Amino acid sequence: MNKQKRQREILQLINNEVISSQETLRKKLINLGYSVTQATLSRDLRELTIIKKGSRKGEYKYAKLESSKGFSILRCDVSKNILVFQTEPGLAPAVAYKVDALKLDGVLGTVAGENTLLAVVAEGYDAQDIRMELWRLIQGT
Amino acid sequence: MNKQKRQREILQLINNEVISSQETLRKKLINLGYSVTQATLSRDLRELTIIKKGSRKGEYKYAKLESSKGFSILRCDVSKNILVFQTEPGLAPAVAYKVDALKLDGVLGTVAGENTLLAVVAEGYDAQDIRMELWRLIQGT
DNA sequence: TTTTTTTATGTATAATTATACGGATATTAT
DNA sequence: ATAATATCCGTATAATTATACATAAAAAAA
Repeated sequence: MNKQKRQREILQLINNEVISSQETLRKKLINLGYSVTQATLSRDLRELTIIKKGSRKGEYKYAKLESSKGFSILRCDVSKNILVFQTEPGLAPAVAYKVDALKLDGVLGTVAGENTLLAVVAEGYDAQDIRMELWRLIQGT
Repeated sequence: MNKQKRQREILQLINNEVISSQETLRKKLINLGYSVTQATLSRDLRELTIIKKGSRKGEYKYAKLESSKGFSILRCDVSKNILVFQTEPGLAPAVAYKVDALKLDGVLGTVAGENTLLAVVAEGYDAQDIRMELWRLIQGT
């Protein structure tokens, strides 16, 4: 329908301008040819996890909520007792640090390159389980 | 005054429970002995950059907005033509990567330890200016 | 100390946002 | 195709949130 295009437009708008109410957003969308009500925008913003962010001194603007902790792990695979994380460039050491900090019994240690991280799973532990747990703990809810 | 303690309590609360209105939050705080009005909570939430986050399917909860891109630079100092960044543990290489990616004329290169990053400013550029620019570009708004 | 400025916060209310309800349209199942 | 179900979205309004204004108290300046 129209929804996808409209939501894409919304992301554009909030990225390029300071918008602090749904009515303002509504007007801008109407100028772009999207006929839409505030109620729908309320739903759109929820679905897009766009949040209204306040600054220390009394101003608000809509912003897209960045995915989880910011240093996204791009993927994590398991091979036998080794977990292989792919991260965004330069972030593998940071992720390694976080993993180490968790001191999980099932993780013997980590080695990090630039954007790849290996974690060695101890015998007696299921690598898939550890993978799930790390994913949850590090990527957040 | 009471503000600091109250705000600390607010962070605790929203971290451990699903709270989706300031009135609810207010009641919980009152149970804990903090007499406070909704208006003050509105201000508190703004100051703490706590945002109301919607989930795909019609639920809201308050959550702390993670600092900008996630790998916060803790501080940045200038000594002559060298910028010294302190980052969170393990994040210096990630920040270095970002700095390099910007390909600023004024930055000759970077070296990253674990949580410290040096950037060398080219002659003819003002290190303070570069510092400001990097800060802005990397930390976001 | 006395004055001035800043900070914290309540009250009342304006402004904003979420949603119950209903209708229309699209999608899926039988 | 027909029925059953799900999605989209407007209207009207309830619910929630932000803020103008006022006050007290703390901090800073004189």
